[in-house]
Amino acid sequence: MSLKPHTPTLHDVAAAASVSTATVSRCLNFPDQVSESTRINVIRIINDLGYSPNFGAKAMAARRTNTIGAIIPTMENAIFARGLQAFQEELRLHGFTMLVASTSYCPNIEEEQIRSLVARGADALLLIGHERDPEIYRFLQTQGVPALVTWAFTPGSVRPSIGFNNRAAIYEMATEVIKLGHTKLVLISAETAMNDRAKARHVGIQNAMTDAGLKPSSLQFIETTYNIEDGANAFEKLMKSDTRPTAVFCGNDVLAVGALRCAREMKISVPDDVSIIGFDDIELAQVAYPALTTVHVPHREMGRRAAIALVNYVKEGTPI
Amino acid sequence: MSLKPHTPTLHDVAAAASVSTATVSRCLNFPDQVSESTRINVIRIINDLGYSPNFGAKAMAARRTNTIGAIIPTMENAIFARGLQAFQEELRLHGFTMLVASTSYCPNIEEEQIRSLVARGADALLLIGHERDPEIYRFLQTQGVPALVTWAFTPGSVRPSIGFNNRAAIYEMATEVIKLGHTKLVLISAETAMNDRAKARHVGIQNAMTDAGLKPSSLQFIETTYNIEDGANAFEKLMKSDTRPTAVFCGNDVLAVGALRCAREMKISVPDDVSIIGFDDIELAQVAYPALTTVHVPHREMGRRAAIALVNYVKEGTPI
DNA sequence: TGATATCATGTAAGCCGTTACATTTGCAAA
DNA sequence: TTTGCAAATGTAACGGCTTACATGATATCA
Repeated sequence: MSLKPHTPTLHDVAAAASVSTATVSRCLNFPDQVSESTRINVIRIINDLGYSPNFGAKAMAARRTNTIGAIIPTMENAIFARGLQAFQEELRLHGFTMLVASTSYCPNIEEEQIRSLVARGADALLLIGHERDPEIYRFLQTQGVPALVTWAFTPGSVRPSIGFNNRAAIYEMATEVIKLGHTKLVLISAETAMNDRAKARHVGIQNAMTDAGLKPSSLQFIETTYNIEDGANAFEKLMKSDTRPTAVFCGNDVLAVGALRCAREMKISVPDDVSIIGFDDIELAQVAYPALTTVHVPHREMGRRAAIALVNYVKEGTPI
Repeated sequence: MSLKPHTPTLHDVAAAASVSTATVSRCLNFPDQVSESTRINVIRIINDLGYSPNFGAKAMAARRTNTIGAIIPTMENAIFARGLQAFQEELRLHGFTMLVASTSYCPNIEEEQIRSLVARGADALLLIGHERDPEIYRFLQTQGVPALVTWAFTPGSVRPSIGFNNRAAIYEMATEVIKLGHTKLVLISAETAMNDRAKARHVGIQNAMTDAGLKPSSLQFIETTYNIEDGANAFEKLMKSDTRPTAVFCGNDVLAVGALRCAREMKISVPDDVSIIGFDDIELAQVAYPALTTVHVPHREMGRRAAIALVNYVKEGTPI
């Protein structure tokens, strides 16, 4: 119930400038269809009055909002914050604005957020990962809202996606690690239930093991949530068990840094006693001590590319 | 130019349910004003048709968007990401959505973003820090868009703000440090030109020095941008000079971690040879080695509180 | 039973831009 | 001068929803 002072409308501007609303609208949207003198006059009045077009009316009349929604698990993980930052910067360059919602990794909240952003008129959506109820894709289809899947790239997927082959990246890393002679491997992972990226990383390591002649079933696997503490706890338990691994893969750098800290506390030498491998290459990894081995993921680039693809699609209909 | 399939409107629902559009609207917005039987029937049809209200129309008719804008320097700094995450979660609880824009610490971009979010119908705005062109506050006033200043709290300021007394916090820390016998102090800071938080921290240290009988002018002061590398570079230069300080305050943890890393590389012992003090208490600080002394800032709490204040204001007109 | 209050629903006037189409103006060519 | 065309401007319909107000239906009470 905010008592807004009367905000000037197109009408007010038109009246003050003694022209029609159409002319004012054209000054704003197609300046070269208007004679210079009127344009200058109208612009002056717009500034004097402090006019700013009404979003709702504009959205309704133009049937576009120039708004793109992004739905991510959480901004508190640097991988998303970083990608989103790049995404937003690129959108801005094209006159678009970003709506953000986060899900805390919960599929139900994600569904709610998708509906909410669509209802709010998002012209398109950025989503993380492929895996979600098919019903949702059908809903987006019905609503005519294009969605781009990012962070994950599964060759052969039907849906447009801009991402990163999690499986291949970790496969390579795991192959290296195995070459160094490690055989007792562990993966401390995020929950894989609705997380195709986490799943892909799991599979990637198993593939590397198979190809190197190790039994993939010998890969110890721990699922946990995504905090530093979780990484530390999981690591501690592993190191206290009697089947100490020699190489600990972590689903992301946050977990890895936790493991690293725990190793330091337990006076376990890294990498002499055990190797710890992260994933993402976020800032944390750069300042960790001892230095953390990690798999680099081009998050900024993904964000930027996703923005470009979506903008082109919304503006020109260019297929993603 | 997306070819949207025809999306059902309120009208379609009303027709299918053989009621008026008003009734359908009421089912959605004031369910208890409608008899149970009609409500159930209408809801069923809404689901069948996959109806979702048109945002523009709704915004225009209701003169509200239930959208709140947040304009921050960058999402890549955990202090903002963390606060925003909490902000957004709280907004969601109240049925609001967050629009985000970032400025890369540039006042011009900030102004542009403020205008953009206002034009997009943000019901209210979250801003970081007090300091900006008065013209902007006037613009917001004209547009009737309330703005809440956060991250900074200057006692006695006229503007509504939810924040944190940067000066007082660092004053306390500096006093402790001086008590330990340090006299050669340095501050590696962000640029203070348009950043009242950074300024407040500078002043806070100077105050502590004065009160402890040190000459505040003896505080060495370095301004830089906000990256790990910048912290490392500044620190290196300091340590190579012939007036080595014994205590290095850093404007935030990112700079501090950079300094810490540089110290490790230069084999300078922390805290034996030099003390390094951060600010913010972000994750980086927790995993740094050696452990980083830092000033805790309750970013999540600020985000949450800001959300509550803005929602109350927009909904009820409760002054912030 | 009639008067009155209460609840459910309908009617229709906005909200404020955009844009197709109509009209006017200015100017060059005939 | 007249004609014709392009450029500049105006007119008004339209988009989908909310909500004040009007109406109709039911229940309540004397």
